[in-house]
Amino acid sequence: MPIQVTLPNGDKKSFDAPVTAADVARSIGPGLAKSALACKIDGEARDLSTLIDRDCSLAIIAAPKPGQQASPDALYVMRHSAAHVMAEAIQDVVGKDVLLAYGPPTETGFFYDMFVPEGKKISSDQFEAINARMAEIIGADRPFTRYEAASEEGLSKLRAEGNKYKVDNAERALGRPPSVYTGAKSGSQQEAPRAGPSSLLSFYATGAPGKDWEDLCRGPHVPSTGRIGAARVTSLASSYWHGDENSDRLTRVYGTAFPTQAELDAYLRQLEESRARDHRVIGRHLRLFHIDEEVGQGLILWTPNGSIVRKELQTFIADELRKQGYTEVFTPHIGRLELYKTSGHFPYYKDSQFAPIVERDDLARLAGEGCSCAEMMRRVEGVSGHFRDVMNERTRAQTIAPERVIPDAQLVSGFLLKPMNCPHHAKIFASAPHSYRDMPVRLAEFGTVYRWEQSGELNGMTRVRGFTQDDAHLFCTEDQIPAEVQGCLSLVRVIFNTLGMKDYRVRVGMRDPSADKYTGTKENWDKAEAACLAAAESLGVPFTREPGEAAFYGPKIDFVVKDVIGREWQLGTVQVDYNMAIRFDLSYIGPDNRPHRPVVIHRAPFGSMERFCGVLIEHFAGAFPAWLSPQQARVLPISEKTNDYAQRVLAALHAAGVRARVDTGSDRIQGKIKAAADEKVPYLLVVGPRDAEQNAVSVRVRGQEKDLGAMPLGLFVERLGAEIRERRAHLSVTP
RNA sequence: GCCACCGUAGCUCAGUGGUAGAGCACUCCCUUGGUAAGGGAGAGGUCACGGGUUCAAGUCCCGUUGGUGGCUCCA
Repeated sequence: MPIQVTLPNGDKKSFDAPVTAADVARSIGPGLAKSALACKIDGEARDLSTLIDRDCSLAIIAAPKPGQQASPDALYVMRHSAAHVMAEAIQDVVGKDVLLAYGPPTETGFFYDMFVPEGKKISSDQFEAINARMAEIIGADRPFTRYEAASEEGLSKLRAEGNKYKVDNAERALGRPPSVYTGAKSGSQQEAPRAGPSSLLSFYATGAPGKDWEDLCRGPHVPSTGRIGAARVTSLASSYWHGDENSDRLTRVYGTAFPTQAELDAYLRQLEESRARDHRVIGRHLRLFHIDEEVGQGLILWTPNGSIVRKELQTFIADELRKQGYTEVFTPHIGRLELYKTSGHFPYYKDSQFAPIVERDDLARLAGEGCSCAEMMRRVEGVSGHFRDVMNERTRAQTIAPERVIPDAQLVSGFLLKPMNCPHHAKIFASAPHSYRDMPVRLAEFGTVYRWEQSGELNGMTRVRGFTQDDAHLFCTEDQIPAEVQGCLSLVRVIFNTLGMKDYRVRVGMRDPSADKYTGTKENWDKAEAACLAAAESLGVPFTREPGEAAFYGPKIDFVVKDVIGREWQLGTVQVDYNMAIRFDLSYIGPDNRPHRPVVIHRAPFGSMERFCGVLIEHFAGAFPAWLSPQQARVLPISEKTNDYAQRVLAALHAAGVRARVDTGSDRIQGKIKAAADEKVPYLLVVGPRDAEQNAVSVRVRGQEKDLGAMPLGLFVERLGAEIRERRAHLSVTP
């Protein structure tokens, strides 16, 4: 009976007898046979040597042609194989008693978790030896040989090797309850095996089974080690068995692999480049911001230079907002706890907020009553029966769980550092009556919010505990949603274009059709999602639909920007919210003279000033366009003889509003140029007797390694002024 | 939060139990110069903080604090 194999292009091939995937590849063409690494049978990744004995669809996973990028599947298989090679190399270099646990490919490479016996250690000093050994194994071009063992046979083999991690992996693969893994936090949290149980265990030898190095592994792998291309161990970290902190601590060794040495080198160069651009390093060097342990973790002190960058960005946005009919508001950093109970932020986000602030008198009274800490929290977090009735009535649902209600006499009030700006803005909206003629109401604020990030999550300016959102809330009628979402997106486009971030994409978070956790009616959701999709489409940039990624109160649009070295950053969002107006009982008077619910759009194109500035620092590597530069020009007198003229040049720059300084130090001109270049000053104006005589400046532009010649001072000031006013992304003033 | 590593001058870092160092930056002096570091001198430290071991601690041990990396993507 013939076997029919369907190829990705729809072609069908028939075979009279079972064939391997490699055979099929050979029948398609010798080139494909040669470049084949693995295959997908009915969508499942398998070895090339897999025997095909039934009808199926087959895709060959091939190495990239020279000059082409490898497919994700090809990289995945190659890196999985490289993980084996690295593990073998480590066992050779460090010792055979290093126990292997878990070694999957990742997005940028692979890792292998291993247990290192007492007294031994894997250190970065050994990387060179490990890399050399890996190169040897790859050079030897040994075949990856799969063999299978019946469950008992395989398990006893693993037990004999004394590797409990592999025994555990095997038991999971077989769908059995684990016998050796005892670290789980609780029995009920035990993960079920993700694949259906199988009755066989598979092993891969790098060479001949029983003779060469081997590992329990589900595969697939490339045909032989020589097909890996270039691989390298990159870093060390620690991890837990199954990511469970109560379980054994393992050493995680990271590595990466690419089809060619050139691609590996390019990747390593990019890592190098990323390190050089690190906003924490550049931020210190250029004195843009400071984090002080005495002030607190994750709290940014904006130093004068960084404050200029931030202030320029804020002015830029504020200018655009004015054009779009926004009005600016200011609100405090703190609000009553009840406010956030109404908005639902508390206790929903309780764990990521700073603890409530309870007044001293209340604390004293509770302490006097002998209140325990837990009891105090219960009273702070509880709500009154009246509150429950009002909220449940407004939302027409059991929004407030009965167990949250406590007797009024026990309620303890307090304040919360604000985790979001929307409740304050909702209250501003509610503070005056609104006619449909006034809608939409657009309230904007650079609002500072505070969130409790775990200490391990903090990172420079990009993950912080206090940050300022370029926030706004648009209170609009339902009909206005499409136009308002459009307006938000065009604002984002102006911002990205001005900053030269041309490469960005959009994710539209939609509701998961099968889930029922969302508020609002189906009709409203359909309209809002359609508006978001239409708006995303109109941007003319790539966008994806992300079902299940919507907020519970409405769909959202996220922006992902690619910086100059190709890294992606998730920045601002636009979110449509049906929920907030209900919870705060907001309304406007419609043409029918009756109250109607507004819809709220939350939007923050930068996300937060802290994070955005951090990203910008890395994007520009500290070399900001002139309009953002803390210092836009520096005057460099050739010698003290021209100090007076230099001061006149400086005065002219200051008079035109240019941020400039003069370097009257005792260095020679070479030294002054070097110093200014280190500080990434956009324009250097060298002035000597020749220039003074002609009322000119000799211009040197950042990034260009030569003197561009002299130009009249007045002309320079005029052109630089225009460049700054127009917020040009590139330095454009030349003689 | 948990684990590993780390914390020495403003910055980058050396210093394996015996008198705290270098380069850059800073101040002063010499040099008065034409496009990516001229020369010299000086100042600058409770070696993160607290405890311990030792005749002796930046160095070894314990604790605290802060930073960095990491905390599964079916073996």
